[in-house]
Amino acid sequence: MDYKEEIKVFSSFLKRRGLKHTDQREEILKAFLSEEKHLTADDLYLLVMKKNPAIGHATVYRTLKLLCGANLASEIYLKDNRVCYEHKYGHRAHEHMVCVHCGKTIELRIPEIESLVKKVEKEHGFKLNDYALKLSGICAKCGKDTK
Amino acid sequence: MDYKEEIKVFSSFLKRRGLKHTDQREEILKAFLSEEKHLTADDLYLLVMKKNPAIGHATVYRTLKLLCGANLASEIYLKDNRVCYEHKYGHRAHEHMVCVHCGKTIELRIPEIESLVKKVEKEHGFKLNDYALKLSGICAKCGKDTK
DNA sequence: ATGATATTGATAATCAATATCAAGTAGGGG
DNA sequence: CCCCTACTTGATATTGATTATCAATATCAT
Ligand SMILES: [Mn+2]
Ligand SMILES: [Mn+2]
Ligand SMILES: [Zn+2]
Ligand SMILES: [Zn+2]
Repeated sequence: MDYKEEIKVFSSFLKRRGLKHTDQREEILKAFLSEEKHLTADDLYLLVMKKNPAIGHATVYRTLKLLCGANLASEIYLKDNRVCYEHKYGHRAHEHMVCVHCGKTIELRIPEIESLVKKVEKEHGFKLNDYALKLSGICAKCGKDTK
Repeated sequence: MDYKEEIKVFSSFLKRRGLKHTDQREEILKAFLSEEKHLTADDLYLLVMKKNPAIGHATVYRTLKLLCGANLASEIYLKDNRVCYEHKYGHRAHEHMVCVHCGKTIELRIPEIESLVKKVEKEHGFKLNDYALKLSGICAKCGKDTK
C-alpha cells in the first residue's frame, strides 16, 4: 500500500498545471486510496482527520477536485444525489444500482452500454467525456422486509 | 390546453393519499405543464409568480414533490447536478446528453437500454423503479468554438 | 354549516459546497 | 543554501438550494 503509481500520476499532474505538491495533498490522496469504496467529501475529511487533525475541511474539498482532474478519482451521484467520489485509476467504467430504501449500492458491468453510447455520440457530433447509468429501486433485502 | 387529463390524475392521487385539492396546487400543475422543458423548482416558481404572485416559494417545492408522487413529473439531474423536473405523464422514457460547457441538453431515445436494464434487475433481485443514463461532453457548437 | 385535518406562505434553519484572506510553504533561479 | 514569488492552507464567513416551523387559513366528509 504505498500507492507509488498514483502518487506519481498526481505529482506529474500538479507539475503540468504549475501547482505544488504539498504534504496535505499527498495525505489526502493516500487516505482516499485507502478505502476501496464510495466516499463523500466529508467521509474523506473524517478519515483524514484520524491521521492528521490539522488538515482543514476546505483542503479536502479542493484536493478531491484535483484528483478528478488527474483522473485518479471521479464524481458519482448515488442516493439522494449526494456527491460521492470513487477510485478511477486502474478501474474500469461501470454502472450503479442503488436501493432507494437502504442506500445499498451494487456495481454493475454492462459492456453493451459503451457501444450504444459511442454510436449516439457520433450521431450528434458530441465529444463525449463521460457517461453515467444509475438504476434505482428496492433491493432484494428491503423488498422482503416491506412485503 | 386545459390539462384535463393531468388534473384528474392529480386529483385522484391527492384523494388516494388523503390530501386536499387546492387552488395553489392546481395552478402550479398548470404552470408546470405549460412549459414543455426541463425546469428547476425556482424556474417554476417564477413562472407561477406571473399568474399569481401570492403563491409561496415553499409551496412550489412541495407541489413538485407531489407531482412526482403522482407520476406527472420526474426529477432529473443535468448540468452540475442541479435538480430539474420534466413532464412524465404521456412521455416515454428517454436519456439525456448534456454539454458541460454550455449546458445544452439533448434528449435521446436508446431503446436497447431498457432490455439491458431489465436483465440486470432480474439477476440481482432488485425491484427497479427507474433508471437514468446521462452522457456528458462537449456539444458540436462548443467543440467548434474552442478549437 | 361544522370541525377535524391538511395547507399555506413568511420566515428561519439546514446543509453541502465555495469564497475570502492573512499567514505559511514550495520550489525554481541564482 | 537562500530568496522571492506564486501557490496553499485553514479558519471563517458566505452562498444557494432545499426543508422545517408555525400561526393563520382553506378543504371536504359528514
Ligand atoms: Mn462505483
Ligand atoms: Mn428530458
Ligand atoms: Zn435496500
Ligand atoms: Zn455546448
